[in-house]
This record gives sequence, C-alpha cells and structure tokens, in this order.
Amino acid sequence: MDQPLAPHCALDLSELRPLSRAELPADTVELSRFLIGRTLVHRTAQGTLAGRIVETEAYLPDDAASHAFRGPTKRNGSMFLRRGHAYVYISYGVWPCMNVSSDEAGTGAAVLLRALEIVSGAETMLAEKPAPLRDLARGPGRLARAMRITLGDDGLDLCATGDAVPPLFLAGAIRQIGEIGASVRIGITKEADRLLRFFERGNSAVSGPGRLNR
DNA sequence: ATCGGGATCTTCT
DNA sequence: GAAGATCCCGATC
Repeated sequence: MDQPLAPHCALDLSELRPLSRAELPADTVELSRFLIGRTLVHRTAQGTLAGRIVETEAYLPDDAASHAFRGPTKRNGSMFLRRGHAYVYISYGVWPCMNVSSDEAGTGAAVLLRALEIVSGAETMLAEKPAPLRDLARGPGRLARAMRITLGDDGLDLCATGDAVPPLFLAGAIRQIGEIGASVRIGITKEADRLLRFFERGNSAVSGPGRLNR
C-alpha cells in the first residue's frame, strides 16, 4: 500500500506516456476515482517531476461549493474547457491549486488534485523546501509548489494531441492501485456532506484528518 | 496526534 | 467588505 520505490526499481520515465482525452472518463466523479493511482508529470528545465495521485475531490456543475457554480468568471474560465485541461487558481491569496477540467466545453466542473506520492524529482523539491518525502505534496498547495505548477499553467491541455507531448500531463499507473476510499470534501462549508473526496487507503501521502481517511 | 489562530490577497457580493 | 477548495507553527493532550 505505502511502499516507497526501492532504488533498484527506479521509475523509467520514458514509460510515462500522456493519456489521451478518450482515456479519461467523461463523468466528473468517475474521473476523480480514475485519477487515483495515475501519474501527474511535469517536464521542467530542472528535470522531470512526477507523482502518483493519491487524493482527489470532485466539483460538479450543480454544486454550490464549486467555483463554477455561479457561472464563468475571470478566474474560473478553465473549468469550462472540455475535460483534460488544467484549472489553476490561487487559494487564500497565496497557494496555487491544480485541477483537471472534467466536463464538456461550456460546462464548469473539475477534479481538484489534493495529494501526490512523489516518484520523480524529489531531490529538486527537497532542495527548495526540506520536508519528509510524504509531506512534499500532501495538500493541494504543497502539491502545486512541489510540482512547480503556477498560474501560468492555467488552461493548458493535459492530453496528447498527435505526437506532441505536453509539458504537464497525466499518465497511467506505475504500480498496482490500492483500495479507494471516499469521504466528504475538506475545507468547504457548502454541500459539505457529499462524498466527493477520493483517496488511496493506507497511503501516508494523503492529507486531511485521520478520521476521514478510513 | 489533534486543535486553533494568524498570515495574506484576489475574487466576487 | 467579507469570505475563501490552505499552510504553518505553537500549544496541548
């Protein structure tokens, strides 16, 4: 469940191919579950950063907790792109948070990526912010910082088009995916009883209070 | 391990 | 003008 990659089985980065849009479930809740255990990859000048997605939240079209609930604004425009685009916003004036748009063009919905288990680029991240490995991307703000995701990535198409490999993309699972748990979402006040948060059970890189992670 | 307060600033009411 | 999809640190159990 929570097995760090041993040195002898280092990740082969060349196997991380971008998922196509057709491979992403067209339903927001299904996509939220699907993304658990898949890989988020960012090719940067400092090298390739990558992590297993271990915690997500769904924000639906008819959902008062969603940024898109009251229609398009300057901030949330990327939530209205067809599924597979990055929606990056600044939380509490400071922290970038990374989402994947999840519906058809014109409908506002997204999956918030809340936590990763880092599998590549840990040295780069640790040089910037010393921390236990499991803490590097535990929480949406830390995730974006660790992966060097900024507002400049807002609106990027994460899916491959032709042979082009996007700088930021989603890839398949690099090992077996553990059991997936569900809970209420974290840090919201509206629609606070809906079970729209998903996580890999037993993974210590998952954020939030322990009582939600069973 | 869990809880609570302060920082910080953009967005929308 | 208030609230907010958070983080960090210190206090306490």
